Amino acid sequence: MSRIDDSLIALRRIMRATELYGKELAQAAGLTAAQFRALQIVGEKGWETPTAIASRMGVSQATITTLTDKLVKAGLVSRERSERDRRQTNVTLTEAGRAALDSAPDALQQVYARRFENLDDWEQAQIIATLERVAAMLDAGDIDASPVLTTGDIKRH
Amino acid sequence: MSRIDDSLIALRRIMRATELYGKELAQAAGLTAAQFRALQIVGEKGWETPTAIASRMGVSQATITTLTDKLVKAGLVSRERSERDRRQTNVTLTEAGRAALDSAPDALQQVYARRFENLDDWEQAQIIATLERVAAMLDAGDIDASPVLTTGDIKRH
DNA sequence: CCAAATGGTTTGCCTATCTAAGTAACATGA
DNA sequence: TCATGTTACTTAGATAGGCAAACCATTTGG
Repeated sequence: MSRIDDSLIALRRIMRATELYGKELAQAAGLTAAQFRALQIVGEKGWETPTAIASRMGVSQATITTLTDKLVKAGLVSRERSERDRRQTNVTLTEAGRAALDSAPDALQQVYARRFENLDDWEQAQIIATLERVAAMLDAGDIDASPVLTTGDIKRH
Repeated sequence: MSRIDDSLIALRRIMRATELYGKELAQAAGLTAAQFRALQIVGEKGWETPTAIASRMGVSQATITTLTDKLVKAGLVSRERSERDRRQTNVTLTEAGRAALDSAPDALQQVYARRFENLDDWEQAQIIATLERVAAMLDAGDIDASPVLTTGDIKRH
């Protein structure tokens, strides 16, 4: 077994872990991973346009339309016509949406965060450097990634 | 921005890169990521039971049934009744399936492999150690991960 | 003022996935 | 040996995510 294999296995484990977390989240929160991701993006500023969400998530506008439909039906966001440019729609976080974001379970990330915080300073730095290096090797440099693990936001205590 | 954020961003970039790769693959190879993953599992031994595939992929049997339907229709695998235990079905790789596996594009992994191989020995070891450590921190220890990045197999030259 | 360009939604269609309910074959204990 | 239970899979019926193409509405640049 080559070292490349070893590294790919580790990568695959990392992805499986977040995949499984996504499923858990969907069950626990009543929101699917994709819905939650969109909700989070909206939550950053409190509102966002469909185009921007689509671009952030790397999917088409049409997909965001249906996704937004679900979130609207769930009462987590609302659609509002932009004043400036009336072609634009602002997907706006509601009170319930904010509450959902705040209360969403994020067990996996908490576990990770807890463990990460227990590391020595230099270890943290080294892990970050390595992860960034791997990301670069995967040629993922051109991507706008927010500090989000698949779907869950970071909780600070 | 905390260090945890930094590490999560890097992780997210890694996952985005493989996600996008999966989409590319689907287009280029005419196979979806899930189909390709199943095909690869079958390809390891040349055949596999639906239950085993389901377990490896972490999905239900029913999902494998429909997935296998697609692969059968595409002529990449065939279903064969087991002699030993006639409840069992062996999903068997066809010639065309083997060819599809061999010729599947895996640009991303090639890029990664090439870059990885150019690293010094100690750097490779260090990256593997770090990735494994992160995987462990994500509590992904119990997972059967093959040396596969989402869907693509490693090509050796 | 009108022809693009832009921003979204609608329509129609895939794929992936699940649960629940079947069917067929094996296994076992009286 | 046969009724009962278990195992392996498939079928049926949902839901979700996703896309492309057609379609509106609005803005913008001549």
